[in-house]
Amino acid sequence: VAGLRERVRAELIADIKRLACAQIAAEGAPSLSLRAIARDLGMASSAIYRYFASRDELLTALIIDSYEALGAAVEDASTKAKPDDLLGRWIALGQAVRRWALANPAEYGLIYGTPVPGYKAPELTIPSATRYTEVLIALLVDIDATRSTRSIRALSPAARREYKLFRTRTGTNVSDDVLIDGLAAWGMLFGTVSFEVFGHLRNVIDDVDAHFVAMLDRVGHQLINRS
Amino acid sequence: VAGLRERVRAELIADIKRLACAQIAAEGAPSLSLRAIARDLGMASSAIYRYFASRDELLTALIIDSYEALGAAVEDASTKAKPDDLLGRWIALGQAVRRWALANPAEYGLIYGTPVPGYKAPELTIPSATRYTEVLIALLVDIDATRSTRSIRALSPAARREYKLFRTRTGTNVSDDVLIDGLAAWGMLFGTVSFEVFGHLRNVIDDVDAHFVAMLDRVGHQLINRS
DNA sequence: TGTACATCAGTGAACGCGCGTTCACTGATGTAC
DNA sequence: TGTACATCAGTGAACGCGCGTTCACTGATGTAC
Repeated sequence: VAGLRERVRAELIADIKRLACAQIAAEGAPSLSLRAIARDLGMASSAIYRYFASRDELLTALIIDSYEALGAAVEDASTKAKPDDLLGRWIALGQAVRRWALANPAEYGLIYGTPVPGYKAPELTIPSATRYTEVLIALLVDIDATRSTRSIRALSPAARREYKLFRTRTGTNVSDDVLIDGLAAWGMLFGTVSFEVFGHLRNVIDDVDAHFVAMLDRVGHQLINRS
Repeated sequence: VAGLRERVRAELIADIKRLACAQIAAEGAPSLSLRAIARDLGMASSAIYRYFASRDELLTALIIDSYEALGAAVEDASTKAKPDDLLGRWIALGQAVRRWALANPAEYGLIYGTPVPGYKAPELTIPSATRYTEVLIALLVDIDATRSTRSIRALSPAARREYKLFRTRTGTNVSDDVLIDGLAAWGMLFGTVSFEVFGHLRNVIDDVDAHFVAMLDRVGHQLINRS
């Protein structure tokens, strides 16, 4: 059968990644060890180098996979909501981020926790990293189109310049008002998820499910019907 | 002079902590090495054990110091604002957190980044960890007292139960409305600061100063004048 | 004030361990004629 | 279809390194009489 060797190879790469993730979950990314993976696989430590040229290359692959998985989860949730149900889209996005993070805490920590020291993410991780943000930006564009009222409060010239730069960078035309609320909502979302994943809600909130959805609902209303 | 030995000892402890922080900033908390600290101090690696019984004990000391320093910075900023200027107090709190984090990224990562693997924070870190939260809670209490209108949106029974539990835990009487907005603002604050410290605002926001204060202002108004 | 003793800081060697990476190699699997 | 050769997966030994922690020790600093 043609490609048999390649299929076996792809499977072993997947095995290595899976074991690496398990190790990161148990011991943390910085102590990820190629030798330990080889040991788990029952092969010589040098054999890993047939699949990844170095430890950093494995880390990069894991980071890209994590961004892609989060992106896919968010896209998936977003397409399931009705396009004109803006609140529903926002809540779906938030829930997708949280669910993915809780299901994959090691991967979440890898991309949103303390950067792995001595490791510099290469440029090629950027497209994967921005994948889920496109869903958020698309939502902000639609929100912007339906918002009737505008904020009275004046922004500083520096802030206005910044949001203008953001528009040119993303090629969108979202108003300052929606942008600032959207960025705040973005921070709220990942801040709360990080709190939960990293254990800062212990002894603060027990039933995070209920609190999280209540907060998403509240912030979502502010985001959509801002006066 | 009585206590000379003790003063020298205290200074060396401070030196060890300072070098440890520098090392964490450079290489990350997980690769904090007692031997490297001893090397920097020009002493035998075993000498460190006169001051800290183990690596974990040093980490615990650093974590407590970090929480205390953040707490002190927040308290300091908060007392400088006029007590009845609620928005000013909120902005001062947010700015204090961000400034401290940017000035001490290693310490910030130590307490709000990925938990150090294999390290379990002992109970005695809790009082220090909650120090800055008391400032936030005091602010929420004062905001609650001045808010006239209440939200129309109904909360789920589970969420209401959760906020009730929070009130008994903290011994305060903040309404569900203010609590939910306050927790959202809390997440927004640390989410945004983490984004900045961990490098996720690169190529997104250039002038974070301007954006951050604009966002604090916006969220502060929502927090205080919620209709 | 001077001596005897206890306390403490710091030394250096050693323990057992794990790590990333390289290299020459052995066989098995595929490919070209 | 069968043979010759190239490709590839995996081995095992070795390199040089750093780590946390223990232990018996040497001197210097303080304390008690």
